[in-house]
Amino acid sequence: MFMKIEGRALVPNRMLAALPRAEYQRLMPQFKKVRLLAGQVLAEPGERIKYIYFPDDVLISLVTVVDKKHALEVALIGREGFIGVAAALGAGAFTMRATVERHGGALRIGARAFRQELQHGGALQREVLRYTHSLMAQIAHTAACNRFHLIEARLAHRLLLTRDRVGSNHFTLTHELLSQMLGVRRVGITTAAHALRARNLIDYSRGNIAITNGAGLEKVACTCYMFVKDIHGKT
Amino acid sequence: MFMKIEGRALVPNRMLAALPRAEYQRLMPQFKKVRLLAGQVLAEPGERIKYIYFPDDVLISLVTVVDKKHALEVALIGREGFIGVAAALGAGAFTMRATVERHGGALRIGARAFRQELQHGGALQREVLRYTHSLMAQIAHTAACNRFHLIEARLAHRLLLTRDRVGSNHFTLTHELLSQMLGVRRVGITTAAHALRARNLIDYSRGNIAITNGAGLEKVACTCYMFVKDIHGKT
DNA sequence: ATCGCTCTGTACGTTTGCGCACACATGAAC
DNA sequence: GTTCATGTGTGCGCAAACGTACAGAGCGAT
Repeated sequence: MFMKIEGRALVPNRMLAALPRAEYQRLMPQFKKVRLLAGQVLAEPGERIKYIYFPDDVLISLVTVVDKKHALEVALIGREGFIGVAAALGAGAFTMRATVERHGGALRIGARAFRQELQHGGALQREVLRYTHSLMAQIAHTAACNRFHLIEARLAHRLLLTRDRVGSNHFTLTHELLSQMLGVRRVGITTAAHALRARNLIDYSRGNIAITNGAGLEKVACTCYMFVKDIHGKT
Repeated sequence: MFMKIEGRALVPNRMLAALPRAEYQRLMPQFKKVRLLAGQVLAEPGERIKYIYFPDDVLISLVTVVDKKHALEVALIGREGFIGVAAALGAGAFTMRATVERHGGALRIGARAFRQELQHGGALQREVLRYTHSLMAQIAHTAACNRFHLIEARLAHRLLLTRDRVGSNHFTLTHELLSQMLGVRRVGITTAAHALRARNLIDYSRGNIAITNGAGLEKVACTCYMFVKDIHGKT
């Protein structure tokens, strides 16, 4: 019934890929390729920013921490973005938690080097600010989505987002993790997932999820999906 | 039982006030002082950015629009900030709605002049990016707050925020408006407000609100209030 | 083959908030 | 003072989600 797929295309971070050749060449020596593991915490609120990460195929979850009991995912970051917006805006510390949702590679640069590079005001700066903007839009929209839409729709939305970022209909995510992302009970996810499976839109087992009917799932998802999906295009 | 207070201190926008004298002098000719009226819409999602506004004593509500039925306030902007973050990040259009919550004065600058000024990379740019960062943090935190906390706590939070920005315990806000901000029913606000009044924390009548026990209200409010309150300090 | 951990399913009462509908109160306008 | 718009109060029934608890299912490890 289920099949694990771990194959991985070697697609680089899009922001870096968009840089002019010269700037890219000059920049590369500053970067170090790192491999990040699922569950790893890249940042905690209040923590000093040491590194900026540009995901290749790793998937990062950005989470607002309210207190011990409450935390809520506000954005999902893949190769279209980067971790460390705060540094680009002149802040010294993170305000959110960043955890690895799916293991993979990323390019990492030291905070100081990053800031210096931005001073030059080149293409990197432009890309970084541009992304910052769409990240803000994403966060704001997700906020409203979490406020208004039912768990089932939000779950569909979230699964589709992951699919798009991962580039595959198969990925791993437990109900527990999803519940933390959507800010609901684990049982709430189980129930919603159950309903989606009953309609043959998805299939899952012990953390392995498969989208079996993407088009159908899109119909169930709230319109927020469409909005967030290509938010980086319409900025 | 109730008293309208319309007196208004002439306090300038803090971001502009923080600029070095020389930069401030050079910049001022570009600005035009405008008076904004309650309910006025400064920006709609998708609309081209023509002007950037730096509030003096006007209060702006930043709202994410999901669809015809659903909209949610994600931030409240007073003289510590400005409207038009998108422009500073290189975007040409707004992504959110900005409405005037309380009438007052602001300094306005054309989008082109604003962008050119930012190119210089002076103190204004630093201030602008810095504020962008705290705005993001505010939006993210508000998102979580809206997800987890009860209406009553959020209402208390929201009233205190307005008080701080207005600099007075008296201001005008109808239940209807508050309901749109918190993304709940009007009746939900009425009920919560009722409860707060029963405890002698606030008083109100037909749009006029008075905080009669600020300390008490703070206890009722979620901790988010403390966080958002001076978010601009700890950035 | 069994144990044990993690993940998923089910259940139950409770709370919060929703949608709707309508009554009442206030203050400004005439 | 009467009228009228706007703001506030109340009262339903209902749906969604919560907190909690526990039972079964899958899979790896010994």
